[in-house]
Amino acid sequence: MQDLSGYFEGFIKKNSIFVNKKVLLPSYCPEKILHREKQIEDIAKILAPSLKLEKPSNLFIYGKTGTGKTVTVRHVLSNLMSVSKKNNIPLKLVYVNCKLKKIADTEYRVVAQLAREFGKEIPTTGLPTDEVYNVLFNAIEKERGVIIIVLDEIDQLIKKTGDEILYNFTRIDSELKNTLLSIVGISNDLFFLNNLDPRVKSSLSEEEIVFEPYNAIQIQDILRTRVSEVFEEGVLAEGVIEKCAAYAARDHGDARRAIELLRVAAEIADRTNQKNIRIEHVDEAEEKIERDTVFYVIDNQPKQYQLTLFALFSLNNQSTVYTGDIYSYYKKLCVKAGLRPLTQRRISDILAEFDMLGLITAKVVSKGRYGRTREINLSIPNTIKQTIFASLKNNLGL
DNA sequence: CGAGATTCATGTGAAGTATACCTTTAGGCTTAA
DNA sequence: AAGCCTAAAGGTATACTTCACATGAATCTCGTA
Repeated sequence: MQDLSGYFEGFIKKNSIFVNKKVLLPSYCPEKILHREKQIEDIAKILAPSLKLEKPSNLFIYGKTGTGKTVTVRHVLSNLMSVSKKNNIPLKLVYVNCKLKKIADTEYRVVAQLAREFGKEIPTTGLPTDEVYNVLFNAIEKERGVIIIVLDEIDQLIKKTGDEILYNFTRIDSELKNTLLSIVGISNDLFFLNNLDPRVKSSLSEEEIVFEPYNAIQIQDILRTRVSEVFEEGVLAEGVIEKCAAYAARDHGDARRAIELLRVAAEIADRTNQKNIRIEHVDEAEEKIERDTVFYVIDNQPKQYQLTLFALFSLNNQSTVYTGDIYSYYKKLCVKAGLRPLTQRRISDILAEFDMLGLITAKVVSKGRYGRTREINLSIPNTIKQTIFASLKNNLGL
């Protein structure tokens, strides 16, 4: 056993470049949200009636990732909440993220999760979905006040499981007697509402708010306000903020990404005992983030999914790959790994899921005489691919 | 030569199966009157 | 007789399989110019 006390002692003495790191964490909810004044005001106006015990309109919010949808909604809601508390208004807020695998990614699970938010115990399986709806309905009805339910990333859920849930919510909404229910849906997909049952559409999206992407200047603003709380003066080198903003604005003005970049860059600098953050650190952070997110996504997949992915990785050297190639290689791997192979039908679905997750780009093409298949390309940079490949290999014991 | 038929490899939908879990209910056992 | 526990019966969600049919352009076929 090595003696680590020296290291730990040093760790205490070492002054980190962070003054208050949590300001850069994704969970942080800033006091003031920049460049979203209009949206804040709109949402506030729409939800304000709840304070007078009038039913607020249902609301739909669109915007790409990192345009501040979630933060803004949270911000407005927490203000709303504190006012309602102060004035003793029976108001309850419920937030569910519909993207979380195994938690809220099917109709049953979302409804169950909501019921749990009301303190009900709902088993993971076994109950009829209708029954869970009843439990939820009764729980809501018993609240006697105003309830606002926020469904984040709802487009993912609908795409996967159909729009029955929304339909059922409108039904619940109209049958409630003692409680006023308002639903706030948050979607990344701007055209999401178009392929929805018109009845659901009209009743659920009484109001709509769009979040435009931030531009580079706005992202810089956002970063600057946070930076002043996180670092001492002079820790940031010239151009770091600009670089973070530029990276983030590159695809679609993703502020979350910009903040994360800055944080990770700072962590890298901090860990190597450097006194300031320079542009190289941002580059390094960019790569690390990419790697970590992909890692995270892959790590959370079931074994069969990982194996499929591994087969895909192995074959990817030959430009584009087709479903058949993957399946036959996958089967070989199953033998090697001692797993019972899934059917091609299932693998086809799994590949479609990877497409949804953004790990691959798959296009169904007809190759005439040579049949019809998915043309699959990995959408992961090569540098990262190597590391993940190795870890998958290790993970699967190959 | 070109229109229409054919073909291939797999997409895709529907229905069925296995598994894990839930509630209900009937029966059996215990207990107390 | 009432109360409590248990185990079987009957039901559900989910992940997966089976079956069957759909796709759609490259290729083939064959009548026609």
